[in-house]
Amino acid sequence: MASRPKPHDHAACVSDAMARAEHICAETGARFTPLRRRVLERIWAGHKPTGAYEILEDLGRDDGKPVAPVTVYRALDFLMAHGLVHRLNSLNAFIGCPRAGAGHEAVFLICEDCKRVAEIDDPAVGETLARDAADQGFSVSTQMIEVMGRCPDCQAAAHG
Amino acid sequence: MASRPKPHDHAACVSDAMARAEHICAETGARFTPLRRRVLERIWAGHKPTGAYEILEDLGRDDGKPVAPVTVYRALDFLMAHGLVHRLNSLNAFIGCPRAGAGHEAVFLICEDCKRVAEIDDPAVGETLARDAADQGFSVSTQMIEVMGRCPDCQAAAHG
DNA sequence: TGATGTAATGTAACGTTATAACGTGTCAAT
DNA sequence: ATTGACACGTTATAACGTTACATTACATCA
Repeated sequence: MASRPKPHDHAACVSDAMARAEHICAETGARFTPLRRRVLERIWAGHKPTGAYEILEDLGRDDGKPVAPVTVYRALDFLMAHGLVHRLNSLNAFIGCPRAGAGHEAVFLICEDCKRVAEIDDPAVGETLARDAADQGFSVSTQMIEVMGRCPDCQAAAHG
Repeated sequence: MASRPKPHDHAACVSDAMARAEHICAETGARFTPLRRRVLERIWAGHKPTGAYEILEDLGRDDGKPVAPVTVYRALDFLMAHGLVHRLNSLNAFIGCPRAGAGHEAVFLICEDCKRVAEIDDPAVGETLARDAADQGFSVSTQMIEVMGRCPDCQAAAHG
């Protein structure tokens, strides 16, 4: 066990994320309601991009009562507005933000095999883009950078 | 007329694009069928991102006969595969590639006001991303970079 | 305390985007 | 003339997202 590359205490990682969320909401006076909490938990559960309807079904399963799409989307909007989750446009899916709280322009590395996502944060990318945009007289408000490819694990698994 | 900032001979610009497309397909032995041509023409018609269903309706209007979604998506797949159009993930829309033929990792500047899109091509961005990815042992296959903001015209119009 | 305002959630219907599965036509090469 | 590959047609359905309006929860302050 000691030699495994990624022990990854998942339970701890999730509860960390929830604690951060609670903290951020408390700070900003936002209401971290049970529904929002459940949606965020569900998103963190797999460490993978999660579709809105996947969340929806899980919530419905939990407590017999089915949940409407709009309910999930509202919670997702809240979570995004507070920087707790990101939307991955290339997948129509959502993922928990490991740097929640730190305002950032994230770059996502999306593994085409295992679908896991790494979030990196290189200010140089945003700066370069901002400069390029400025050269055209274009003023930037937000960015979306998603890089598709293969994660180290999957490269190894393909004994590449 | 001589002093207008952007004369932009649209007819010429579209017919150039079509000629390029024809050339590229001829080179690669791909079949530039009437349907594919019509879809590409429709995409170029507005210089704006165009939704698949918008194309679909226009095609149906042209010749009484309605067209099925899958027909349009197949044509779009073809056009993308040959680098003639790009998909804008943040808009679920498609736009003609002004650099068709030149393999490239494009960066899109999308104006939130007028929806027009500029495609820029700064190799530095891709290189930085590739380096960042490599640092994580991640091998890149494709990228998607979409920058939202305001184009020069719309900034001026807002007398910003 | 109970009237009031606001934020959150519920409910139903609908709109938009995309694909699956399978059949038919077209055309070139053998 | 047959075969095989590819393009396109047809039907159905999956997947994703929003609008509009009703109801409930909760804080606040007269």
